[in-house]
Amino acid sequence: MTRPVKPKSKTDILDLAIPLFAKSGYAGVSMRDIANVVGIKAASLYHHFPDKQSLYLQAMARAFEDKAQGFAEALTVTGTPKKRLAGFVQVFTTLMSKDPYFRLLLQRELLDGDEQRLKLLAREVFREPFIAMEELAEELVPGCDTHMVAMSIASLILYHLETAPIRRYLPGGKAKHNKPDVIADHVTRLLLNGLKGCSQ
Amino acid sequence: MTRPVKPKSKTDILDLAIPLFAKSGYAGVSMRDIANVVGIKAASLYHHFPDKQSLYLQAMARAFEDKAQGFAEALTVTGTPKKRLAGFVQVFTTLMSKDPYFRLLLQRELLDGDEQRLKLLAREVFREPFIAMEELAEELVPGCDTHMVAMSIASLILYHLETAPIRRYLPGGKAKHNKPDVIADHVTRLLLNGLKGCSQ
DNA sequence: GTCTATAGCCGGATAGAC
DNA sequence: GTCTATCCGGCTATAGAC
Repeated sequence: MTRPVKPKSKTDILDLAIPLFAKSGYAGVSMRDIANVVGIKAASLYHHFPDKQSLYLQAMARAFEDKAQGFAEALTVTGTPKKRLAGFVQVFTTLMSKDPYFRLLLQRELLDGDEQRLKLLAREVFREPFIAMEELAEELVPGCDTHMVAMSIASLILYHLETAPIRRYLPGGKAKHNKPDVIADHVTRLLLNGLKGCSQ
Repeated sequence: MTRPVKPKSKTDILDLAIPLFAKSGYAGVSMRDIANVVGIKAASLYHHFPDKQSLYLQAMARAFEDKAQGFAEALTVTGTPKKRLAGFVQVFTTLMSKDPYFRLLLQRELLDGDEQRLKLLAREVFREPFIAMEELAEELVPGCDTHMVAMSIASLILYHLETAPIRRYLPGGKAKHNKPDVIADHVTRLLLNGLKGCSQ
């Protein structure tokens, strides 16, 4: 027979805390809230973590780890620079679309993250794919400001996802506009040909 | 002689609360925090507002009112469609850049806003400029998905501002990249000619 | 319109039994 | 590793004096 109560590991707790922090933010989640979803008492959390901030930081680290590897897949596309851009946008959009908790935490960290956390996020998660985008930018447009181009690519993808909750209240907003394929296609056309690439 | 203590009006309180909510969010600001910056005791706030949520909602309403009018200025530019796009991007970028509290509140509402608040934001603040962008899109690219194009214009401007705190930790990120003129110029070129419009 | 005082709850965190 | 019990401070909100 299995034991009636299964002891929780640190990572179990973190995995259950991540959705809470994503939905309500650091100040909006209490230790009791976390304990509730884990199925233990709040005091037991202090066996695993010295305090709430430490739990939060480790939850962030876990939510962001492996992301860099996920992004690396988006860079394996080969072919002409244009094909590679299209492939990258497609894979990156799908990836971000499928992991709403990661996206929400990213949004929250941009608002509330201190220097240390933003540095970690930039260097451990986004550095590699960002450099790949910059290299692609340099190939497509020699001499361009690669940083601005890479950021613009990310902007188009991520803001279309970020604004999903308000889209239906804006003129012309339909449910289909939140689909990763629709977004990726639109973004790719816009990047490659400007607005005139967006004709139907 | 002036009175030693100047009674505070509702709008005085709201104007002082707005920066707090922008910086720390609803859950991150207490009635005592607000009372502190106003220079009164927390209990006195309940003379002006029935509860914290009501204060917050009125602060949002005030932070967002007049914004639609501000945006209307961005639409007064005349000339060819391309000139008008360039003008709109320039004015909109400068406007959003100069009002960081509004931008932060917008970011927070996209994360935490309920249906009612998002509806208000969409209809009272962004509807007009959004429609203007859509009309411009239709002129520039007849038959395009005007909603997606308008959202992409906003994406490029707003995400460059939203990512300002992390930019310096990303490859190639410089302080100049956060300047409204640099962003507006980059975004305009990208929109009009795609990536190849971004050559230096 | 603001104050003091306080109710009542919920927050993070600790001590010590099992 | 989890529990019960508890401390204590901060929170929203109310009552009533000035």
